[in-house]
Amino acid sequence: MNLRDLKYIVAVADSSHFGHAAERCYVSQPTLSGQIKKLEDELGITLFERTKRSVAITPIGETIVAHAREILEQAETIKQLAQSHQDPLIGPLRIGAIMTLSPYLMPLILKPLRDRLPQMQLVISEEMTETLLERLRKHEIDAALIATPVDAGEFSTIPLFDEPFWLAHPRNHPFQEKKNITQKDLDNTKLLLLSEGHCLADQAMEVCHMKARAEQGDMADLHAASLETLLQLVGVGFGCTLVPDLAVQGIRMNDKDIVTRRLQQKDAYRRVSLAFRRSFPRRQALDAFIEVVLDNLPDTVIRLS
Amino acid sequence: MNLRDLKYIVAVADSSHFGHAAERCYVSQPTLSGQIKKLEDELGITLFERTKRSVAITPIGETIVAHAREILEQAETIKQLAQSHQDPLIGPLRIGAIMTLSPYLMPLILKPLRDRLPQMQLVISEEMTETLLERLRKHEIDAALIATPVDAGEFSTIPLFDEPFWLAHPRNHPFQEKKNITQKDLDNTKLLLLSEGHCLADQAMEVCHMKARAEQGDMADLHAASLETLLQLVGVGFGCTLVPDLAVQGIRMNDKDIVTRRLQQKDAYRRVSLAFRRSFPRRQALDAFIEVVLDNLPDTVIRLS
DNA sequence: GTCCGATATAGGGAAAACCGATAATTCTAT
DNA sequence: ATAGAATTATCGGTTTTCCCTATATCGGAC
Repeated sequence: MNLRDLKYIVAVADSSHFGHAAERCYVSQPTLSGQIKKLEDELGITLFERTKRSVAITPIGETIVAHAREILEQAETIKQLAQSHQDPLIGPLRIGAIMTLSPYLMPLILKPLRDRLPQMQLVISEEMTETLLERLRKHEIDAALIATPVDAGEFSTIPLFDEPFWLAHPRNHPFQEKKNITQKDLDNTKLLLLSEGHCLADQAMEVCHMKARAEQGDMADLHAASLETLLQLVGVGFGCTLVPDLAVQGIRMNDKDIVTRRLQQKDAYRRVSLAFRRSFPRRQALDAFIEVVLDNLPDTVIRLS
Repeated sequence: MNLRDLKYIVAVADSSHFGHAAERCYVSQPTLSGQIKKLEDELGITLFERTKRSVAITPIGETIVAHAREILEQAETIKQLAQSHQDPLIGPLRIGAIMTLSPYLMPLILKPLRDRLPQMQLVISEEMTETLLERLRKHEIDAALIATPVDAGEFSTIPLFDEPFWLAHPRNHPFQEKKNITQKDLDNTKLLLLSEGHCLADQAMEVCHMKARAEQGDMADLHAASLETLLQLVGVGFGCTLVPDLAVQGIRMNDKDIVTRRLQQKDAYRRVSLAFRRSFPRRQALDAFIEVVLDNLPDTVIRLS
């Protein structure tokens, strides 16, 4: 038996296909077939039931593959331990961020990060909160920048900053005449929202004391898939919306048709936090990342640590 | 990294001596030294601090060796699992049987099976032929006891025995007066049948040269869902039906209102076979099962192997 | 029947792991 | 001080394992 063999059987168990499994392991199909056959002979049992057409795992194979997965995870842990012992900052740090934050935050920190922590290799992905947490769970990313509170009890979360909301409305909107936008104004306004699953929609509804989405009637089909789309809609006069601070920094100067106004309410903000697996071994890398983020935020947000 | 390497570092950690560790691993000392050095290079860290006089494990080495021990333990578990599974008779054998056979066959074989093959764990399910074949295809069962011929070309089938049909009629039925029931009598009789999908219905129709079910008209709503129900109907005088031999063994003595009579025709039987995936790896378990079945059938059926 | 998709087999070549011999270092005994 | 013992590292050659390409084989679809 051999760690490589275990990798092979896990790959086959995952894909139910020798060819694809071989590809995933970067070896030829005969090699993988041979090694698995050898392992089966060595163990004296059949792990996979193959026909020329399909592959199915046997009950005992299922059990053994489960153990193999654990072994491989442990082996991975050893490598990570070793790596983080050399220099915890080295090696790719895979950060996911919600889509209403990532495009506006990343430009602020990427360059400082490269200057301050050249040895750190950042891998960025953009997803919705639920997807991020799922990928965190599957070890596909190491940390996630999300808006809290969310139900992420299985993870550690560090609050980073509070990001105020701004109101964005078309230049010809009735709000144009108002000097101050009050809570009451907001409560009586229907906002353009992002589509289902985007936490920004929930946050906006909360700030505006809006009823649940289902009751919104004819606005429903205007749910946009991205903040950029949403702002396009505002720009052409479809309505107004709430925009988080970092995103505002980008548009305020660029778009003549959109007016952005700071909200007065105390609670009109969202809290951005970093979530990660409690067992994640490279805390130092995260801490260094956090420090760079905090050092490069504009003063319009409220730093929390 | 490699399971062997992990064995090596655990051995060194245990003995603090490369020579002794090598001995314990049945390799030469240079080999072990070399492999450990290679692993250290690969991980980029020092696991052992060696002087020419002594060996001491580093803190990170201690941590990693702890993980290595766990990995080796898991690997050992895999081997043990495989070992204890070597006996192909061990482990659940999932057999499906048609509903007109299972309740009458299983009581005959379960006790002998437990006596002769105590290590085998039988999981029984009852379904109609089509469902059984489907489950076989999906690896949900390992073998199916069905009446052949059926279109089961993708599976192997072993004929087990021919099970004669008996005629069951109410005590007050015209047949009561007849000494012999001829083919002609049968051809002119409308039988009570099982509902759609039960192979027994098809077999009975074949024996009696009956027309296709759709043409039977008013009998249609008397299609029963189980053989027991069917016999209840016979018992209260609704008509007569064909009953396979093993089922007859149960009712003949018990029910005063039902008369069962052996049919004279040569071809009045159904062939019971065992079907299984060609690739099923535990043929020995199946063979042992078949042997017990054949050894415990009554002499009223005709064994085929 | 022929083609297509999938796994198994065969043969040869490259990489690794292994061994024995020996060097190098350090401690100990004289 | 020096020889000897103990221990790990290094070197060259051999064996084993692993891998790849090409091909066979099998089952299903058309």
